[in-house]
Amino acid sequence: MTKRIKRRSDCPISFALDIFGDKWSLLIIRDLMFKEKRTYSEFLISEEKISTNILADRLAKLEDAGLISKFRCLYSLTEKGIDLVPVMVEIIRWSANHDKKTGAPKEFVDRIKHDRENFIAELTMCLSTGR
Amino acid sequence: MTKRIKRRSDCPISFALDIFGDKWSLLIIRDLMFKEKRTYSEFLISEEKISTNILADRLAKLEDAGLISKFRCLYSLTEKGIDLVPVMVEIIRWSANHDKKTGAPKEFVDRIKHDRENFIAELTMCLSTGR
DNA sequence: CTGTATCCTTAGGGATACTG
DNA sequence: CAGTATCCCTAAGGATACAG
Repeated sequence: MTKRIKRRSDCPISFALDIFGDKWSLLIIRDLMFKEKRTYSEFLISEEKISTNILADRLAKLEDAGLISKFRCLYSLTEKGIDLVPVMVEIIRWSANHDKKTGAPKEFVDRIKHDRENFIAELTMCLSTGR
Repeated sequence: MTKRIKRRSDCPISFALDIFGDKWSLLIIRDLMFKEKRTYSEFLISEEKISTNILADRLAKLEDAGLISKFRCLYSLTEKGIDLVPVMVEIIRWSANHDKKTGAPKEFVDRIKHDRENFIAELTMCLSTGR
């Protein structure tokens, strides 16, 4: 089942928000990107407790938008999805800066500050080689 | 009127999404950050056509979250809001990479690629000095 | 295990009128 | 101009049962 999205304007921020501007999509991306989750049931057991219908809906939308792909019940990030790594990294950095309770590991944030470019290249390569 | 937000987990991505994970908040940030909008009526006339009740709701939430502040009916970004510049820049870069129709100016994207760090520092300074 | 389907509640949102 | 208030509708979301 495909889930089309309506476009509000030609603004690049608006374009991105039309795709992942909600409370759940980026959590699924996070689980694929940083937690090596790949199956439906693995996504279900996140700390935020997504419900089954919402999960199915977002998986379909993300697949339709070309951020993730599915092969025999295993989900993975596409190139377009992997290219969100810098966005995710900056969000994590922002949260680490402005929330004392956030679970972002200190070494992670320090590493970003220290050598952000290398980190992104490295992580992207690591992700694109499957596993 | 203050608008509190419920927290879903201690994850930094989730923390950020709880604050600006919707279709409108980052558009208001965009208008403050890149379009020098500062008044209620200026926000209202965006291309995406936000309605009055939603605008009032998001302004209250963003103010409560400490991303924007209000002084005599003029809104501006706080330090916490200005610190979203790298996030916004990466979103714009991502959209420019994956959408042919996006309105992101070529020079803007090239400039990011060429010297991202300088760009951010410069823009942040420009924003923090008011105007 | 991977989803669908259903029921129900709440939140988001559009339109428009109205107030200080 | 800067919002509030109201009406009304749709989308989002939680719970849970069910199917392949």
